[in-house]
Amino acid sequence: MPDYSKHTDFFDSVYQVVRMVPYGRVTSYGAIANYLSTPKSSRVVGWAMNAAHSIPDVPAHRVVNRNGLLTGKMHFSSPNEMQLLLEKEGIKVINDQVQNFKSLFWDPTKELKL
DNA sequence: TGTTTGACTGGGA
DNA sequence: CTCCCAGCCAAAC
Repeated sequence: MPDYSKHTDFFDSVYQVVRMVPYGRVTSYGAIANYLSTPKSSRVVGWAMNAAHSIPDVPAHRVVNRNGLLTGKMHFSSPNEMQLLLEKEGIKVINDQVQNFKSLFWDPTKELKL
């Protein structure tokens, strides 16, 4: 296991934002990165989500890329699980693409407006 | 210790 | 509109 003694804050911040995503809504890595004042570090958010497997309270299935594409579905227990969870929340997913993504999109910097 | 990769994004062609 | 390229930072090799 890596040493998280210094970077737990960033990861934890990502988890907090993801946890704030309302039911039936989705957000993007960039939105989370932007909320953390690090819009250029959107990739690191992806890594944070990779580590989110240890955090059961983090709905990683609500995090997609800016295109609304389920890019991270392959990292779940089952590739179908991410889409399944989204559909269970009333989100339609066709060909790994979130339908009506623009309306379902939840931007923490705009909606939360801390 | 140096290089490569990745659940991304924005801008340019 | 789609496709390609560079930047970014942490983890893995």
